[in-house]
Amino acid sequence: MSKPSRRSRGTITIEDVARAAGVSAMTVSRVINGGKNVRETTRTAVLEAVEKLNYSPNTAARSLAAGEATHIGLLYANPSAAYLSQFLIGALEAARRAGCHLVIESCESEDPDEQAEATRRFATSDVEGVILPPPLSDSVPIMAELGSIGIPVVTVAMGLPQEGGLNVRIDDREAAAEMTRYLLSLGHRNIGFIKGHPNHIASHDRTRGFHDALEEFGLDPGAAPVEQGYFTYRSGLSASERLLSRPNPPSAIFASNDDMAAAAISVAHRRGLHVPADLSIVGFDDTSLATTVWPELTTVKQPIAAMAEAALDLLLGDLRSRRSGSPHGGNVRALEHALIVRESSGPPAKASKRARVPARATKAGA
Amino acid sequence: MSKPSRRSRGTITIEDVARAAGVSAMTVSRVINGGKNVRETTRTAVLEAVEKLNYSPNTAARSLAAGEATHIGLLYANPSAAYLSQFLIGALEAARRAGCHLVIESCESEDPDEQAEATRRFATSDVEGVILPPPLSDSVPIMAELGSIGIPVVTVAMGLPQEGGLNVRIDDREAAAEMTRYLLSLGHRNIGFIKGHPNHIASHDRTRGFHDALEEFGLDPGAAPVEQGYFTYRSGLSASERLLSRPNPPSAIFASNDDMAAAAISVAHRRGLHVPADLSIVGFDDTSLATTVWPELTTVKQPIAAMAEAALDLLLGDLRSRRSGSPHGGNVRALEHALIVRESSGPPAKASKRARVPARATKAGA
DNA sequence: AAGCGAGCCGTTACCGCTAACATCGATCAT
DNA sequence: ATGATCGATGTTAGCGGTAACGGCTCGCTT
Repeated sequence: MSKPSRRSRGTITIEDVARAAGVSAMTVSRVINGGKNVRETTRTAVLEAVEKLNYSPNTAARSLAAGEATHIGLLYANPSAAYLSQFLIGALEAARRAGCHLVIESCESEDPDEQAEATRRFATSDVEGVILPPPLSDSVPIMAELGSIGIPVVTVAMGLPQEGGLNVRIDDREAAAEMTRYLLSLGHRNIGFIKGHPNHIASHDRTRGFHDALEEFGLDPGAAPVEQGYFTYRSGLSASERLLSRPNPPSAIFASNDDMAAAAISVAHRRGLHVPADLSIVGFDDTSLATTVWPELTTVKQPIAAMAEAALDLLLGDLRSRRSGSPHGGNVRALEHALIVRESSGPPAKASKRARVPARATKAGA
Repeated sequence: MSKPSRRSRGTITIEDVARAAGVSAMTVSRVINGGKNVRETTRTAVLEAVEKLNYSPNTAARSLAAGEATHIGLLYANPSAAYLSQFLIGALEAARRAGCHLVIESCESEDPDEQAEATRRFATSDVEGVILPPPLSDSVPIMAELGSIGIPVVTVAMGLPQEGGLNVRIDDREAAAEMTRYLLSLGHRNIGFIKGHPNHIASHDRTRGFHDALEEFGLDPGAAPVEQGYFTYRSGLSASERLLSRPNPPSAIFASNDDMAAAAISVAHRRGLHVPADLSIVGFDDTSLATTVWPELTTVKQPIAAMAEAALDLLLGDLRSRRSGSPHGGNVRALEHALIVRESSGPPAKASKRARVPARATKAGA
């Protein structure tokens, strides 16, 4: 009488929920999704049934029926491994929730042609949107190629989002300023700064944030010891080497990312300097490298996984609105960063007595 | 007349292929999957049509219809980030091909109760199988919990696979022996070894491989300088500190993983030793840390992504055979490793003239 | 009081694919 | 020879959802 159901998986379906709530499957579907045009009492009844049965919709069935995006591309290029794994975890979680698959491609080359080539690989597989984490989010050739193929993109932690483009980011400038203020409040007045790769706009934002804080404390940004780095460990090695070889070496080093900060620690140790007693070193990103090295790094934490989730959600939302022909709304999302104080930073050697005193105007502390 | 098809996605379906090949959809399905009972000529015809139309099956529809596993758990615990990202990339690729979703959970704690708790989280979500990369693949409580819930598991790089268990691995012992032979052939006779975490069987395998090679060269493994490490950077720091403080310090250090090898490089630099001129240092795993540090590490490369893919395939195959009630066949797969020679290793200082001479019997080289 | 649009909910028809069963000709044991 | 068997294929019926549309019930206009 009921249904002998050819092959009955033990799973509970929307039908079960509908029965339990005394409504039709369609109503359950409505409640679970948009939820328009459903009476409040009905909604709660359905929700209760969902709760009681511990129902979770079958994503395969859902995307099949709705014809939703099923494949989202993710093109990466050698960010730090720690960044990538965090990012993947976040993206994966969001993808699972949405019931879509991630198609991963890597593109290590800086050559525009190869980047375009890697991009085109997405076109042949049936990817419907692409996520671009740094550093590729700043790649002009890739964006151009994607644009000409007509695949929507969401960039992450990118410098200058183009008009109408989807973007997820943190406020690099403010974060760098906060870190600098922290160092200043510890008593440091001669802070060395290692810049990031000049091709990434985030590098400039961080540098500007550094300058901002210096100015707030009445210091001259132009006089601060600054060296160029390229986000790599090796570039951090030589940059800190140069910083510490200066006639008046800084009492703290602020590296634009953790890799370079870790390199700075290595150089300090090689020179017999104790961290943080003789030299404070701070980074940016809070990758796992930050807690791998000793002493552990004071750094700025980006909510990497959350950014990946936000990126995917943004992209999926855009795809949906395109499908239904409605105008795409807000498309830039900025998430919160956080200052993580660990062991690699402390008051400067000579100033250890008066630590913690903000001392707001010690001009020319150098 | 034909079919105005309510909502026609532009995608090509199995039906299109069937039409093009002049067969039914079912036959196409058979060709694409198992492919049993299909005439050779038919098969090629279908394959050609697939090729011509550039058809790729809709995974959502597939897993919906076949009632296949859709959610596979992946429980990880703080391996190096580089390992994790590689592993995720491999697992993701395999998951996409299979049309299933990865459910990621982390479990940083070593506490058995918390591990069991993390495991149980899979039970509530509808995960049908779990992948356990190291170091959790050696966790007894997790395996026990999974066993009692009745979820199939595949362990990766685990020490002692239990009978009937699914396992993917490399030959740690042979790999360690190869690395040691390489060092010996370079002329090193006093090689320091940093062991891995004693809870991981792989640690013992690597140690044994080290011993194997020593014996092959007529050296006494018992006399070799060996220190205990725990796979962490910090443990590598103190282990190499101890190694180099010995009255007769080794001319080469073989660390059981890259993190500890990187730590050894740091210690060497701190002591003013040049790598590899004064001291050769080699690692194991070829994580991205290996190429991050300077000089870049000579190490053993595990095909991490491939191992993840193999693990997922193995698990899916097992799940499928369980469903059809057939006996599960072979269940351990060993993949190939490779010795990667980079800049951190070279002939010993005093022996630089006679480098490259295998010198097979220099007993008591210490 | 009849008209009427809006809100709420159910029905129908699929999405793309595959398990199970049906079909049909060819090979096979007796 | 001849039904039994087997291999190669087609047919049917869903898997679990959702889009589209249709119907019913109100409340409010005129």
